[in-house]
Amino acid sequence: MRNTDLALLIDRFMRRIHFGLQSKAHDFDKAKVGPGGGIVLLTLSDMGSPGLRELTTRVARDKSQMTRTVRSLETKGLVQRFACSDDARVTRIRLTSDGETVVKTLQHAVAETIDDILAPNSRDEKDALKAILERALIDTDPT
Amino acid sequence: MRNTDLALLIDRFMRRIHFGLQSKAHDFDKAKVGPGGGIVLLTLSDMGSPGLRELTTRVARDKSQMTRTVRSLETKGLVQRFACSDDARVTRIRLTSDGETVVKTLQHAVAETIDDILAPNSRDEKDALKAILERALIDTDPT
DNA sequence: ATGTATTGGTTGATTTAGTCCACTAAACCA
DNA sequence: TGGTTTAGTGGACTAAATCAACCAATACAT
Repeated sequence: MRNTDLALLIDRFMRRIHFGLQSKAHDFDKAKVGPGGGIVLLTLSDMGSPGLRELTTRVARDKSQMTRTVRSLETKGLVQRFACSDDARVTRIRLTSDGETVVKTLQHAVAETIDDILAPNSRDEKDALKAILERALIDTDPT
Repeated sequence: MRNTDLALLIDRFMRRIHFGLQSKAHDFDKAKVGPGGGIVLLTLSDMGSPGLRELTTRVARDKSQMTRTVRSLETKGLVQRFACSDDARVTRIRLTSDGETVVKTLQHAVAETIDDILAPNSRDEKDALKAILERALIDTDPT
């Protein structure tokens, strides 16, 4: 047991990422997407052009929240909505080319931040960390 | 590189914990401490009776936020403030006995939730995960 | 095929948490 | 003794999260 500590560690890790990024936000977050928008952009870059529901469950947020976040990214011109040909209910979402460039700067900043945090760890540990989390979260699409 | 993914994984992990706990919140969170209060209680149980500033930097929140969270826990009778004998500026904080019992139920719920999430992982991986995070965060007391 | 249930998405209202700033009081430091 | 940190509090504001109601398109089921 004592897995409780793990929750606190994860929380602290998350906060470290948050602070690290925020401290350099002026340099890279010119579009002012913030943490919420950033997560969505990065996720979009992984997923291609998912429907809003897919995106929602992937980032594990509420769908109403996602509607608003996507709309805000849309008005910033970083993201586009378009109809799904198969199913008229779903609105699919994709990065614009502006969005792509923002994603690149985001990725750079995030990678840098995480490198800082994981500086005390060995290369193997970093790989292991990613592998472990991936295994834990891999089939996270319940419902 | 590609450490970017790690940030998304950590975020998803955090959300999984959050949802897992929330789904059973009715069973264990009778004091209605919520996520914010829970983190503080668990951290207090690790730290003993720190000053508010120590607690604040440990959980990586804003100090004003911490003032409010602690006060809310205090009015619920889960936590006590008391003066520091060495330094009249600091208010130290400790769990009450009611707080201790709440912590026990919290710990149980958290451990259970994390066990669920890490079900696909081996025992070794779970240990490794904790060790890696601990190494990364061990000397996180800048400022 | 037609009514019913389900699903994808939007909107509104409310609550919680995060952030920033100003401010008091005690301590430290010449 | 006076100036400067440091610990904590309070206020105002913003960003997220949460929850419920709702519409439109689809799936389903006889």
